[in-house]
Amino acid sequence: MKEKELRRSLSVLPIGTVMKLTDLSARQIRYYEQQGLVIPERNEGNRRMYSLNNVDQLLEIKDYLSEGINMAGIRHIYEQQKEREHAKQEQMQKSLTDTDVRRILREEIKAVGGLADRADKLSVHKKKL
DNA sequence: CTTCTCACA
DNA sequence: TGTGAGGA
Repeated sequence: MKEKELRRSLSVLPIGTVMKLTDLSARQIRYYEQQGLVIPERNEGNRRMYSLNNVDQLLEIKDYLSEGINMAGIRHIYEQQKEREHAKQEQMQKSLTDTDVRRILREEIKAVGGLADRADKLSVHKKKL
């Protein structure tokens, strides 16, 4: 299920195709790039090459604009999304830490079980893990 | 022919 | 945001 995302990330569309797909002018597409939104890759000839994900981003921006949101507003939405992703990454690290703690506890109980075996005590710990 | 950057009667 | 110039 990851090959699909990889393909959507491939930058193979020239600005002309993106214009038709998004119904946006080249001026607008380039302007949004200057504003830090939807930055395409550049080919060997300095030509902008967009991915399907880029097109989706452009379409999303287009929607926000149609809903009466200006560039500044869209920038705020962008910043908020970055903060959310940053927060998620921190939670991921905490989750990994918890996993490590569980692994360590499991090994401890396993070791204890090898020496003395109070079935009741072990079962209680196993439930928590 | 398509796209790029820059600038504005 | 549109448009035209001048180059690639």
